[in-house]
Amino acid sequence: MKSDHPKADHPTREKILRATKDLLWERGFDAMSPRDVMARSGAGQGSLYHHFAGKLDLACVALAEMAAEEKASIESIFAPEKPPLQRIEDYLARERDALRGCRMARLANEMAMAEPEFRLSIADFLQRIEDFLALALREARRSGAIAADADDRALAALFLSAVEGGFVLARAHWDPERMTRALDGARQVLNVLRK
Amino acid sequence: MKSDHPKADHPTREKILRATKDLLWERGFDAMSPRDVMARSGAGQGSLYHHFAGKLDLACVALAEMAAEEKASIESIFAPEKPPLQRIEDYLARERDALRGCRMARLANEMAMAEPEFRLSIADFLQRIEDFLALALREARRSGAIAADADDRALAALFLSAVEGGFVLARAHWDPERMTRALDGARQVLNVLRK
DNA sequence: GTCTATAGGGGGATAGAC
DNA sequence: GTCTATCCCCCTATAGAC
Repeated sequence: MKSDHPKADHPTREKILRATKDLLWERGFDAMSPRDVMARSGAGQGSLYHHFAGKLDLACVALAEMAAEEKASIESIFAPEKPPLQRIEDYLARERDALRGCRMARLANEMAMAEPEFRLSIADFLQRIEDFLALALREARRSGAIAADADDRALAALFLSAVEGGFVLARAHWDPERMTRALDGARQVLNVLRK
Repeated sequence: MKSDHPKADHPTREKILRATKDLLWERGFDAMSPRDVMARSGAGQGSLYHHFAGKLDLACVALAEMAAEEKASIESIFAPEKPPLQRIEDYLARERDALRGCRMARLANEMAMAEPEFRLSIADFLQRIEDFLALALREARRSGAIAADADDRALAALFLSAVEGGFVLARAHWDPERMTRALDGARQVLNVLRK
């Protein structure tokens, strides 16, 4: 694909990517058309297909950039100098737009999910969080903050699911409070584990 | 809408609905076209638009039928004669096609979600499950099977989120095992609560 | 009730001039 | 590199005959 080639920072290319990231967040992959991208970026069709092989390629590159942007935020939440359980609480308390869904995982329902190229950035993003959660649980367990027989990986998956599932519930009921409730459940589990 | 009117069991209408339910499950709302419905049902365009006001109306009616079909299965899982925690375990252990997503909540990411008519069947379906979970937790709490200070509603939302979030993780990683892991976390919580 | 024909728009992508 | 013109297909819906 063209996007794999040496890519000098062409301003037009950047504008196209900026518009794509915005549209991906606002509408998702299926509902975003190359025409929309052209309109928002001000770039012409020629530029778009010169810099990218097609819609899927464009989305993959944009998605990878979105993931990179999220990375810093996640790493700050899970800063290793913080007490392990504090990291988890901070992750649960992270500000979210419950009705819009997760910036990355929101796209997990698109048809393009069958394409490995499309899936990768999303999977990596979720994996990173799950790893941070599992690490925090392990540290908490080893320091005696929670029960010694806790299953780090299963609980990490549960906490991540609580967040991602919370988005689903909030959207289905069209009520951000549903996300809050799911997170309250996760916090309660954290408290029970502490005892 | 036409579909609100007295609807004798017209065989053609039934065929159209059958095809719509199948396509809604296989492809989702956006990716399903009236043409697809016609092709699969064998009905012509005239029939489709005679019985339904349009694509959205058709999907709403089909969705309501899907919800009704799921209802029996859910009620059997949460049969009141079973021990409360057993009901929850049975719900977690329910057979699922992790890579395809939840029959109902899968559609929560569609654009049509903004339409209250479309949203209702999905929200009701999830609410029913959450209520059953909360009731089971309350009974378990009152009978002393779990801690007396457990928050039924928050934990019910958590368990439901574990399932719905598990679907998201499984799809993002394109690996059914991810769902299993999230459910293992939920089961572990159940065990911790039991202590 | 059901059919076929047709409309009007947007989808993703390519061609070729500049 | 970027532009405009153009292609062909599918979308949802309506019209009007039978």
